[in-house]
Amino acid sequence: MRTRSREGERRTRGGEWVRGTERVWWGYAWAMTENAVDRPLVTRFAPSPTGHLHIGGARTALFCWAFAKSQGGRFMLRIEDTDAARSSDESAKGIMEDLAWLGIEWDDGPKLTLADGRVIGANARDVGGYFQARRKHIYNAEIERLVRLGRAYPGFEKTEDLDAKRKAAVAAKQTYRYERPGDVVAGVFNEARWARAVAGEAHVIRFLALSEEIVVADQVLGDVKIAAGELDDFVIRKADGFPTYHFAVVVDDETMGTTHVLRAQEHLANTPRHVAMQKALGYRVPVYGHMPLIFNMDGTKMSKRDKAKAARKATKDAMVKDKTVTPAGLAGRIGVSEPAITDFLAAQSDSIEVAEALAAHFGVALPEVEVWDFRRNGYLPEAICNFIGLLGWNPGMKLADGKDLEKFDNAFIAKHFAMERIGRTNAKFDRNKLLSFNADAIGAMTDDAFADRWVAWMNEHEPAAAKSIARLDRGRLLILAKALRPRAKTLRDALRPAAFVMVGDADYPFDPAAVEKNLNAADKTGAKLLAEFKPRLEAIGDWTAEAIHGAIEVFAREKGMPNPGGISQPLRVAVTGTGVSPGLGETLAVLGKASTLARIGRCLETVK
RNA sequence: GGCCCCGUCGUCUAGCCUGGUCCAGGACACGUCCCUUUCACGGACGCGACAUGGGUUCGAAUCCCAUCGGGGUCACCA
Repeated sequence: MRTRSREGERRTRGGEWVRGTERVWWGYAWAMTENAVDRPLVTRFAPSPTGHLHIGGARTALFCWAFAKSQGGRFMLRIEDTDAARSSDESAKGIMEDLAWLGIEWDDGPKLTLADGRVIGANARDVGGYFQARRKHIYNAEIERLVRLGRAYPGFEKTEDLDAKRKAAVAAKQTYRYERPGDVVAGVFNEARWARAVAGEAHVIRFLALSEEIVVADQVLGDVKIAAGELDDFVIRKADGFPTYHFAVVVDDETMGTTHVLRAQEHLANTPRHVAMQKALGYRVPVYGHMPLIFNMDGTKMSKRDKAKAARKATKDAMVKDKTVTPAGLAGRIGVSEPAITDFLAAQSDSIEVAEALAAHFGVALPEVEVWDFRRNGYLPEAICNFIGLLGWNPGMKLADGKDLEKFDNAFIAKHFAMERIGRTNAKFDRNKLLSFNADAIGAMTDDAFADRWVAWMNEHEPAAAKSIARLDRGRLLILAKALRPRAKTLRDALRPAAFVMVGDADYPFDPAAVEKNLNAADKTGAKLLAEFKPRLEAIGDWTAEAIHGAIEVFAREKGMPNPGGISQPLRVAVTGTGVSPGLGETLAVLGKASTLARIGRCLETVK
């Protein structure tokens, strides 16, 4: 990462700095910084409620939150629901819940009541609402002011006409720019157009962009200059009466007191528009910082469509491997109509429902792209925050042994976050590393904590498993937790190695291969040893993992085995049905003496 | 294509501003070995990068320029 000099500091001190041999006047940028610091620091995260919280959005929120906290400022959540067709209240609520789950709590924003009754946003400032759709009157007042200032005007062109012009320009390899009507003059209130608009004629409102150079003093990238004439007259109020994103953002940031805007680089190109409007409206310009983007490992954007792609690939692979697999056959089995599957496979639809049904059927995991996906799949919020906290930011600190400090919690980020240390290069989302962080977080827990969180997770996402685990008393649950913890990278991972406790003593199947190898091979050596060992288990009075383990070792030594595998593998197959399970001491201890003996008995009967 | 941003191991990155301590450090992944009753965990070691070309300098990953490469954005979506 290339570290910037402390531009802000230099500017506030001298108003100029020396770059190479060139002296640059920073009067304008200096004023921006001044504006930002003479009022309470406020950052904001402003998602549009059109789905779940994207993992990239989570990082933006985390950084905005951390920056505010590091500076003793306030973190605000604003819901940008000006797209009436795509926005929903459920989505807004889901996003808030995801943020809360991650531990990113807003000082200002809508109220959210948590399960324990605590309310996030209880002390929010009164700024006239945090949902943009309910702030229409505020935007309209500012629109009219801008129109009367001669810095905005109604446009009456038809969308189709403009689209045609745009297409023609693209076809001719020319840059399309909206052409300002001849009767519109900068700085002059166009009464005729306004009258038509007020009279009810269909129209949009366009911002009247001056031909001037715009400088965005970006705290991450340095200053970004856009030459005069690059901005055209863009739409600030749609025909449906709602402001566009650009206008709403600018008005809200001013009226809500936003001092620092930290957002992803995809917004960089928008910023000159925002700055131009802020100047026209006489607003204070917030400090900007644009963060690098996050991509998949293959360089594509992380999006919901990744799930559809994965499910599509799994299905097509299956169809190639097995010609009897067809959409029609699938339809009956997965509860999705045949046309829906056909459309999905032809990439005519990216339906999440179809993708999930197919993935479940073929037993493939869909890539997580939203916070909810990670949550459902057993990732821990602290691991996620730690991991995304390292995507484009780094504390730049060393541990005592000289290694980089990269394991930290939100409190650490909130204390040490600094814009100067935000990187400029795009990052790829390495799921392996996230998984490793998650495994480490699980490894760092106590067995008690793991047991509680695992059970809580099952209650929420795997109720059937939760029900069968609930049969264990606390003591056995803790033994299980101890056995599971080192082999689970996620909470969901712990399900498989715990399968042996979730079935009844007479209900689990025996894996034929494992039975053959460990019990039947060499004239049933394994089965005979097992039968011989059974009384040793019966004789154990204090049924603990240690006592069981000891009995196995003693028996193996007596039999002159090179290692205990000769008896432990037959035993393992007997009580779990497979050759794979957690340590045998724990496995048997969790089952209990009665179950263990019953299972061995059933096994011996089965292989006889 | 126009405009804008970026370029250190496969990946996340430290180092860059303030040139020498860097034949570039850490983590994940990968490989080998050790531990081991299975699966895991753990331990040791290893593999592996300054995009390229010029320039400045006694000295460049660090400063300058060019080239090449990657990305973003060009909506009545946000």
